[in-house]
Amino acid sequence: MELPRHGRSRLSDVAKLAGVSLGSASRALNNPSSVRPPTLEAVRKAAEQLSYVPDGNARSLVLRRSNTIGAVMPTLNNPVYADFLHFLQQGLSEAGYSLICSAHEYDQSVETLLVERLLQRGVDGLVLVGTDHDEALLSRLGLAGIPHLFTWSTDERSRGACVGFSNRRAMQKLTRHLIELGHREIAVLSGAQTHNERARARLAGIVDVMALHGLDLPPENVITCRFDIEAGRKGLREALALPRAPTAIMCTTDMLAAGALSEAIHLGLTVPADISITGFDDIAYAQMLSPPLTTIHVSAREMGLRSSEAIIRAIHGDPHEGAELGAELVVRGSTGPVRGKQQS
Amino acid sequence: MELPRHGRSRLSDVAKLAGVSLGSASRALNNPSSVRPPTLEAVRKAAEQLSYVPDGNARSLVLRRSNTIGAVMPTLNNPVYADFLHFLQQGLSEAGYSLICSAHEYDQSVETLLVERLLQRGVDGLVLVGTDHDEALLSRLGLAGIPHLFTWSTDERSRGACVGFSNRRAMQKLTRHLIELGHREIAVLSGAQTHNERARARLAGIVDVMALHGLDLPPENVITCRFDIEAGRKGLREALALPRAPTAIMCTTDMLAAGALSEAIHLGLTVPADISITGFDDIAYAQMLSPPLTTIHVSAREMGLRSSEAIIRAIHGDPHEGAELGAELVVRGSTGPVRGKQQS
DNA sequence: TTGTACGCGTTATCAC
DNA sequence: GTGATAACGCGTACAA
Repeated sequence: MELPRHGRSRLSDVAKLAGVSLGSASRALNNPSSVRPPTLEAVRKAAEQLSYVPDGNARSLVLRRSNTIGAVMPTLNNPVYADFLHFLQQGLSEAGYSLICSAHEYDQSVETLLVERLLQRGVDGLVLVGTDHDEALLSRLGLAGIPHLFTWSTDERSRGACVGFSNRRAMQKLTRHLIELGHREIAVLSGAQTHNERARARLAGIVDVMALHGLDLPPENVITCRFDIEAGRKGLREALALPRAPTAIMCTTDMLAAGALSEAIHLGLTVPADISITGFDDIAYAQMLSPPLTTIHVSAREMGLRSSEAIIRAIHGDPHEGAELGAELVVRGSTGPVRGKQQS
Repeated sequence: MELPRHGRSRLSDVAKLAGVSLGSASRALNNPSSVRPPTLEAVRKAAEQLSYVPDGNARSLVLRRSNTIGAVMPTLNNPVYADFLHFLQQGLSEAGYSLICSAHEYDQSVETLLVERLLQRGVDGLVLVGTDHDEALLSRLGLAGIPHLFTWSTDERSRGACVGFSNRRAMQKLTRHLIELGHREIAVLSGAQTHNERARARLAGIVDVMALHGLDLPPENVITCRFDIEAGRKGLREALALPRAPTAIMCTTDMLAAGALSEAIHLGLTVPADISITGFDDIAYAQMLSPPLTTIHVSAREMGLRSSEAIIRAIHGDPHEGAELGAELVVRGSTGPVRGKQQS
């Protein structure tokens, strides 16, 4: 009696112990109704006894399907992406899929490499953030016919299904709110625009509305920051040093806004009396800052769940054009009328 | 000339195009120095031309190694776990590993099921949170000889390597701080204790120090909450309704503390003059609340990176007993002396 | 150095 | 219903 060499027992061991053939054992486990009750019973008992666990790799090899989805995010620890990921995983897990996740930290060449790696692993589908990706990568995905989904954005969409929202229109709403409060001098703390259509779309939304009111946004008023709280602090100091002092600071992310807000307070300013500050995302902590942050609410939870459905349908060959989600203005305490001006 | 059926080209296609055998092609790609330069060149060109991507499943099958690590977290969106996950992924990715992550939402039976699924997938190693797990699961892991790592806690450790810290000692420090400020009536907002040795250890740390000062913690002063901000709000209201009004609220998590703090402010209390509030974790937003939160600082980043190293070493058969990390008291504005009492 | 042949663990296709 | 057997795509002894 030869023992299995790697501790793990194989289907053939189960079959042998149950006194049936390999084929019957396989069928008993995968399609119980296609086998006689006594056979089923014997196989189940043997499997239990050997604590048999099917080998997913072998199965994937022959089935051409791994029940695995890959996700490539900018980062995993930004609260909005963490939320998204959590619910994406929940949705996928319920459907029997596992999620392989990775982060490119806003480096497109890293993203391409990570996707490459996921393709090797044989993921059944791919979830990406944004619509701006390496061109070669996109055509590879198309050629290989591997189902994929773009999320967080419907801006600058060129092809493929998206589950996201219009960052541009969302930012327009927020800008309109500031304009109505009388703000004319606006500075923007933005993430880098390269390879990031969300950053571009958000900025474009601001420019749109300002232009509509005959205002322009001088280039020096757009301050490029890294995506963390500290960068927000630094950005605010830069904004205050601008030749024409801004009455409002628009941050393209709540994390940046959190940093900017705390730095403003730290410098002795009163928000919003001295200066208004806005965010984007409405992370859970936005409402707990003081003053609570005026921002754009995005439902990362819904996006995650919808994305899990969408990618699964795509895998099943179900044509699915994605979904356009909402992103609404949430007015809180960090914005107010310009000092000495009336609300228009 | 038969075309590959699934769009994807196989190694045999590469070999054919390069005019060499399967073996040579394989060697050229995996062990370039074991093949003559012209052969190498030909194979590389052919692979490039066919945009050949090795099939990870087939490779894993024969190599008995998937270059994949599984992680099962409580949730992916709690900021501390999100941070941990991010840096765990970074560390693993650098070493060529992919990370499959999932969340059990504090349900141990779900955790067991998720681990089961990961084992089927053939992960090379497993990263778990905490030391309290299903007994059957642990013995399975031991029997199967699959490398695994416990994180976030060295409390109640029974076996296996940990990368974590003593939740109990950390909470002792925090409690000592409150006692020194004169607090005697303390209420605790805690997560459920079942299947969670971190929650137990944190509570034990409080009880330890109180006992040392001849104080006891009545059962009704321990309020069990879910792990989210809203639960913190609700918990604070319960705490205020206690027969003996607490002068300090200790929350076992920053998220709970954030909720409790905001509710206290909302109810018109002044923190810390009317009541002191503490957290645990020191998430990025803890210092931005008002008042900023007194808490225990835990470096999720370091824990993530160290964990990636530890699990990889474990896979390589390198004996590695894990690491005990620090967790230090950070005193900020949310704690102060009891009204009318001197600091002892 | 190179080619051949076998094995990895599973599912699917056939005859029986 | 069941049992042999051929795939799935790759790595690697072994022989040449």
